[in-house]
Amino acid sequence: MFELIKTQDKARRGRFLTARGVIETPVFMNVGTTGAIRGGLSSLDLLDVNCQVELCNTYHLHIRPGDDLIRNMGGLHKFINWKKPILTDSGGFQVFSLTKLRRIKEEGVYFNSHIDGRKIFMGPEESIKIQSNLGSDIIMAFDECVENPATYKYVKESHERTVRWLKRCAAELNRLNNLDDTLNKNQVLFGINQGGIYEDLRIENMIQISELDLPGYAIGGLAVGEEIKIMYDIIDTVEAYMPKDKPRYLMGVGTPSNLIEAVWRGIDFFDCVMPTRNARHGNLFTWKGYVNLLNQKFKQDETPVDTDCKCHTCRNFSRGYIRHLLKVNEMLGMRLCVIHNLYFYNDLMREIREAIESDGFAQFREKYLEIFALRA
RNA sequence: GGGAGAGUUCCCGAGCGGCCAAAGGGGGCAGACUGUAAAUCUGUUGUCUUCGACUUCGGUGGUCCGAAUCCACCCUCUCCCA
Repeated sequence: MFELIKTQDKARRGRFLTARGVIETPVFMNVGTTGAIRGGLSSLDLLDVNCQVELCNTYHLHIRPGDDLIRNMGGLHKFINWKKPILTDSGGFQVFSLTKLRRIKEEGVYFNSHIDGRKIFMGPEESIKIQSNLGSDIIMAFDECVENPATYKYVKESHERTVRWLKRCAAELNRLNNLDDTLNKNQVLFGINQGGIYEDLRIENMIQISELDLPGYAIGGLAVGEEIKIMYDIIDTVEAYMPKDKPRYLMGVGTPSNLIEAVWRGIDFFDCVMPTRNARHGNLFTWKGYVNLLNQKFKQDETPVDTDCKCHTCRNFSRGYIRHLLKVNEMLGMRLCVIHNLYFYNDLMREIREAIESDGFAQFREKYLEIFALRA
């Protein structure tokens, strides 16, 4: 299922095999929460930006259009016309972000839909059932992504509950995969490590969930407001207890620098809204640093966003033109920016993979941590 | 020609004697954004030697301790009647 091709210190170059093809790791999964990349990209555009895996969200698709509908229409891959792997997030992040709209109980979480306020219950079984209906390739455990700061007592109770939920998730997936009419019997479940910023809880949790011998493990609940150094320390701590022969997924992270640092610490999978959201806001990542295209200084700039980039946007359009599109609120502006940022992120991961393969990742890390701190 | 109304800071638009450099939008400028309640949010936006001073509310001249606010005339615009 997962094979390590090459390592350099803790950094790993691997391959994750799915029924829909191989995922070359380290990988950045492109976030398409509701079945599309915000900013007007389709699955065809995702091919152009070299996306390997698309991430979609259980909670959002359950509310609209409904997982039953998607199942009736042949599953999520067919629905969005994406033949490569899909990872679905469980709704655990919404437990974190919809603070005023949810109540957490042992059986699960009661939400009020952020669309129409209607009451929704989602527990481990519901989340897995929805993800089964969607037919994604990798499914995530239903967890509580604890906010920061949170007390030790709260985080301890929460992570213990999340472990119990994980066992229920695994049991439910097992049950569904043994039913005749299950859409995709090749679905694999990733467990999620929690424990806030408390290292002993993180370790305790990791030990407990690794006993379930799942096909992959994620670290959740990071990059939620804590200092970046704390995030790196927690990755270091948890990584030591993660199975070596399973992929490791750092959920919701991060900046280009975060990706490099996390790969350096042994992480294989990532996802983040940053490249898409920032792109919509005119903030682009380049091989020379960060650019805010809305800045006045780009008004008459005839150069591409990044002269070293081969993306559709950089091959065809100037900074000045894209800035104009953003200023007049043309959808095309956002679209071109999102295309660039996703291409850049996927390209960054490709470079990281190549660097590890050639034992050059240490130098790569040193060089680009410095560059990515700059404004181009 | 007669009658009615209006002119406010880059734009729209509130204000109708002191608490007004003037609400609120828009636009401009800058910042934030990390498993997407985010095409969103925050700050800033007259000048200067910036805990203070100066200039500004169509123009000019008045009234008043004090005027964007009241009065007179003028200019411009809109609407109605000829």
